[in-house]
Amino acid sequence: MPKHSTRELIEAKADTLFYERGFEATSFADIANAVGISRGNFYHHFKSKDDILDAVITKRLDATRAMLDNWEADASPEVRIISFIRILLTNRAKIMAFGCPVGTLNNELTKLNHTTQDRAAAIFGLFRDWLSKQFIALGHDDAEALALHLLGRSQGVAVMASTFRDEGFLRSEVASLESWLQSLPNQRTRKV
Amino acid sequence: MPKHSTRELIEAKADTLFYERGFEATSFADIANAVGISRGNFYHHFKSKDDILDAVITKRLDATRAMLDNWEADASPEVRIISFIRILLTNRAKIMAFGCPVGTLNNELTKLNHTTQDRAAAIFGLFRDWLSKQFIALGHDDAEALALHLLGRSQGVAVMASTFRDEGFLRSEVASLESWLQSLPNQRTRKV
DNA sequence: GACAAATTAGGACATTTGTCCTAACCGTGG
DNA sequence: CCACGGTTAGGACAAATGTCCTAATTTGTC
Repeated sequence: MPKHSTRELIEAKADTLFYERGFEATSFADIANAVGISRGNFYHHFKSKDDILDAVITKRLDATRAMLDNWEADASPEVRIISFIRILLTNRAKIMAFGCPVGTLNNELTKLNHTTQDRAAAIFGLFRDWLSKQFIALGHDDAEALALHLLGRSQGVAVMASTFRDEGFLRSEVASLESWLQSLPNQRTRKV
Repeated sequence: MPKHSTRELIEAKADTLFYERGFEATSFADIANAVGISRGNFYHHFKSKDDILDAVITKRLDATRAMLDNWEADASPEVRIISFIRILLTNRAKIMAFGCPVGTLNNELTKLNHTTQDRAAAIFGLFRDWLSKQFIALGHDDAEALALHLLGRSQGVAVMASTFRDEGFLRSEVASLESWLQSLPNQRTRKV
């Protein structure tokens, strides 16, 4: 089992294509072509297209957990939340081109009534719970509501930024989110 | 040309299906089946699938203009903006099931690099310009920024509400948007 | 170097897709 | 009653889809 096994390559390319074109619009031929293998070879690694989607979602869940764990090293809850807000800036090029990978996938799977919709929603769940934890650490009683609010704001930014390809809007909304965070009442600690 | 011409029926059913299943995931057979006509009959009314999409977007543009014109009858700019905010409540069942029709279509067409993406984005443009007008009437210099902000917030609510099927979140965000509107500084008139 | 297991290529397959064609059907006006 | 333009049904068509099978190749192990 080498580092870049075929299975991992398929997962990586499928991940990218599902993000940039959408799940339905991506065919086996597309993925096989991107990986550089034959279409038939696929079914040795995955039972079906849904099976690949499942693997991609698992991959995204893991990647999200790893990213959140990484942010956990930040000095204070406020800094951690700012790390979250700033992924909008970090990924601005891709977001303006394809929207938020989590939000757009959820949109599509919801419409398709796909069985994996719950697992895709769980990616949002990770963010929600992690943000909740940070808001609790800041002494907020309504931590989960704040987490959902922030998540929603970010999603809105992604949708509008990709629709109008408007980087100025994206940047000003990020600034607005950061000052919203600073202005929250009842904060126990202010270590920034 | 009767009131409910076949062409109009096709447009209506395609509109619904594009919203509830997505554009790519909806086939000619699906639409023909929903309308109750044969697949071959289609090409008498529309040149291609893209042609139907174009007609659906035109239909939505017209419907949006009509809705905005209707709200124009409201007493004050504030009430008009509240009319906008409350479509989240009015359409909450559909939004929780399928997301926002405008936002999700834009997501999909952006990914597909579809030629009609600009026209779909124009639906958002109608809302943006109309909201801008209201904020200008309220005496705001940054009317367009406020309009985009409000649009983005609404989109975020739609994404999160459909992902988690969370009506409580939707309702509390609508309340939050209304109090945000009330709290805006430098308002020239307060007729509510 | 031989052999079993894992991996791969290539193609077969039934369906479904968007598109297009032709023949039949309709209602209306002459 | 006929002719005619608009409308419809039904099916043909190639291409693409997801799935599956088989045979060849590679890989690792003894």
